[in-house]
Amino acid sequence: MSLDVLEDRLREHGYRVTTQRRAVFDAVSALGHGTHEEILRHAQTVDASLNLSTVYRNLEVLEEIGLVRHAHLGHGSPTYHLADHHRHLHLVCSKCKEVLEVSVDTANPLVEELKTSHGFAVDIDHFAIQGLCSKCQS
Amino acid sequence: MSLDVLEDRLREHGYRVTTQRRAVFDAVSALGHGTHEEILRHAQTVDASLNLSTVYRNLEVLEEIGLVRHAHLGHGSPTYHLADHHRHLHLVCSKCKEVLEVSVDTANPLVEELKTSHGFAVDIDHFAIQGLCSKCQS
DNA sequence: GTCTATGCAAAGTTTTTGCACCTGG
DNA sequence: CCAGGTGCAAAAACTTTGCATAGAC
Repeated sequence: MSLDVLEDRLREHGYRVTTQRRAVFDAVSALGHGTHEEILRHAQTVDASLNLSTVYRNLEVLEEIGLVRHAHLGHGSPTYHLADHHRHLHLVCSKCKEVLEVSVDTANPLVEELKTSHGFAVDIDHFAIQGLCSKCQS
Repeated sequence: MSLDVLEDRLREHGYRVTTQRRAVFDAVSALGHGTHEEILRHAQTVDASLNLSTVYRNLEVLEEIGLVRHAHLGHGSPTYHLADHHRHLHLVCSKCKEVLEVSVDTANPLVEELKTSHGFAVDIDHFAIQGLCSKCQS
C-alpha cells in the first residue's frame, strides 16, 4: 500500500494529511506490526518531536479509515498492522510466550461453521489463540 | 465446586484459608464471570472492607492453584471464572459489542488440526473470537 | 508466637484529555 | 485565514508495591 492511498483515504474522510500521519503510517508499514510505543520509537527516527498522544490519535484515525487494524496477541497492549498485511493466526504459548504464526486457512472449518449456524462473520486473527506449545507440554 | 475444595486446595499449596479468599471465590462462583472490579463489588456485599488489591492478589492465588481461570473477551480487563465453569467460545461483535456464547466443540476441527500439525495444545476459550454478528453485517 | 495475608496509601503504567499554538488547505 | 491537528502537561484509569498490623495455624 503506497502513500498515495494514505493521502487519498485521509482526504476522502475529511482528514488532513500531516507529516505525523505519514510517519505513523510508515512506521506501521516498516515494522509489520507494533505497539503504540514501538510505533512511536520507529516514527521518531524520522520526526523526533512526535508525541505518544499523536500516535494514539493517529492510529485511531488510520484504523477508522480502514488502512490499519489491530490485534491482541497477549495480555498487554494491542499491536497494529496494515489492513492488507499478510494475515495469520497467532498461537501464543502461555508458558514460554513464544508466538507461532500459522495460516488463517487452518481456521476455515470454524469460520464457516460460525457463519452457517450463527450468521457470525469471524475476524479470526483479531485475537491470538492461547495454549501450550509442543515443548512446554511435558 | 464447593468451599471444601477451596480450603483443601489452598492448604495443599501452603496458602492460608482466609475470609477474603472465600469471599473472592464465592463472588467468582456467583457471578459466573467478572472483572476485578465486578468481583470486588460482589464480594463487598459480604465483607465491606475488602480491598481491591486483595482481589488482585487472591485471583492470582486462586488461578495459580487451578480453581479459577481468566479469559479476554474484549479490549479491557480480563474476566475471571471458575476453572470448572461451563466452557464456551465467546463471539464478540466489534460493532454492537454483543457477546454470543457457543459450544467449544464448534472449534474441534481447528483444535485437532493445530494439535496434529503443530503439536500445539489449544486453550480455545482463553481469547474471545471477534467479528460481526448477523445484525451488524448489513 | 510465627509468619502469611490484609488494608491502606503511594507509586508505577498505560491511555486519555484540555488547551494554547501550529499548520494544511 | 480558519478549522483541524499537534505537543505538552495534567488527569484519569488501571495495576502493583511497601509497610505496619491483623489474623491463620
